[in-house]
Amino acid sequence: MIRTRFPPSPTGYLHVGGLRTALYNYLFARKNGGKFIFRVEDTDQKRAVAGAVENLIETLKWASLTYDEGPDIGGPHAPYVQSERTELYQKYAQELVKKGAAYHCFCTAERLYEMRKNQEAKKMAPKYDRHCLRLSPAEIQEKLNQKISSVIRQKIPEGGKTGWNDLVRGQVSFAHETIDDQVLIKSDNFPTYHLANVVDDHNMEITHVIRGEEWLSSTPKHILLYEAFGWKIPEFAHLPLLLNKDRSKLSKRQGDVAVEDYRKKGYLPEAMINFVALLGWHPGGDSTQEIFTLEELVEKFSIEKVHKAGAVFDLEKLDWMNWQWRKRKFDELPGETPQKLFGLCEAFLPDEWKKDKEFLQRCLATVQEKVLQEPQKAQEHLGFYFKNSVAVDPALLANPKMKVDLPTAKKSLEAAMKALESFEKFDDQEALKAKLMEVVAQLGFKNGQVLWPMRVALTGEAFSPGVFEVLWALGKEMALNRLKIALKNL
RNA sequence: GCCGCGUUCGUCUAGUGGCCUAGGACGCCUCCCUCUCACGGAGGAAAUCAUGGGUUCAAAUCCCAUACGCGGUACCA
Repeated sequence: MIRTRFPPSPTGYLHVGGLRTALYNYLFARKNGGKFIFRVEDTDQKRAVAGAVENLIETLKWASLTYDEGPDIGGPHAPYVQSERTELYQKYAQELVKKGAAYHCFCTAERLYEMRKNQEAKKMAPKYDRHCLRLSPAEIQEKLNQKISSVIRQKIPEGGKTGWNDLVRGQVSFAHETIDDQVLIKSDNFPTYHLANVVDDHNMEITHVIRGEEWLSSTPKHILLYEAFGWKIPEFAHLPLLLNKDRSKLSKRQGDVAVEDYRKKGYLPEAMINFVALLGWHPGGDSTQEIFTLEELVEKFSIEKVHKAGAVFDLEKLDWMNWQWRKRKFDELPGETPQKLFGLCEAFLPDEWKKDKEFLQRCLATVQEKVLQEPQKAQEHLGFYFKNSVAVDPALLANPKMKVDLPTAKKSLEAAMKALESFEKFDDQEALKAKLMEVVAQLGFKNGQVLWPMRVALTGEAFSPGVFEVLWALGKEMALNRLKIALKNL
């Protein structure tokens, strides 16, 4: 039975890189009929943030990355929060000390600082000098009895090397002399990541450790720990990093990194998942498919197809993908288009606009594409419909590109008004269009010479829906009123 | 510094020795649609496959060096 896990530390929000790591673990487990476990690694009390666990759970839920075991739903290996498992780590650390695979260290922060400074000065790799390894059992006991602050360090074997066959990188190995004697238990008695992670992965029967590349160089430490305990070593897969535009590790300084940020900006979970899935993975072959549902990803995912090189997080492609998903989800939504549009934008519109729902829905229909792209900006796109009076800027009305000057505008508006007055209601866009085209022909103008002034008079803006649509949405009374006001001010 | 990992259009990528005069997507540009913007449609520019050596009849694909980039180098994860 394949078992994967996603173990973030609750130091804030879910990072987009974390989302991808979680996704790949999820996909790998689902694809192979295994289990996906969510665990909280809160062994660094200094960095713990209140509410972060809840936020992580909420975000995972939003993304539809459901897990089989976790802190909120329990499971056979509960608890799934490391701060509630501290006795376990103590027990295993003692076992390592007994086996000679770890040792007590009483060095002060000052001494370690001095030591590193010297090593750096000599251009050596900073590494613990094993000062405390020379202590006799009696000396150690003596210091322990005196309650001198201490830690437990992993004892890396003297010679040789440790390697493994990484599922994405192939054969990787590190010489033991380059590996530091890692602290396993801190002086506050909490374990470090290295110990807690290995202990939990073993106890939770994790078979595949799929994590970011930043863990590559600590992997030999972990393997050495598994070996010291005599435990089965899981498979490892180290994912390429997500990068900023300048190709450094994706960071907050250069844009949003929290999934939460994207969610707030209106990105759909399907788009985020789809986008992040393709950053470092591709189904391969001659497939040119770009849009994938979670189910399709599960079906197509394979760890061998994960890339080795980092990928730049490109917002422009995300935007495109979000647009694709918006259209798709909108089409799949049941119901009539006007109702659907209303549902999509409801939350972003002021209540007073909703009083005349029929009018609102007409207006929405004229800005469908824009509002579909950015529902959060619906108010902005509809603004001109809800103004009591439209201010017509002469500078806007006169448009050399459209071959419109003020006299032309005046002539056009007058003729258009007259023609439109013959309608009882503005309920037929085609009829409106036919009539106005007649006006264009009579005046001997270009379409734009009539329609541009009308746009400006009706909306007060340079960019708007088509004139016939606006006439239809506003209705006869309001539309003619706006034209009248514009004419009066000419 | 040391250790490790990586390197195909600006970006995400296809590619596992001949099908590659290197394919797709995003973005960009042009045109079409058109009363504006957007949507939509059609084209286009864009990679001497990091560089230099090999191996081979044949290399983006295999090997070696170099360069560059990134990660790690904590009582953080």
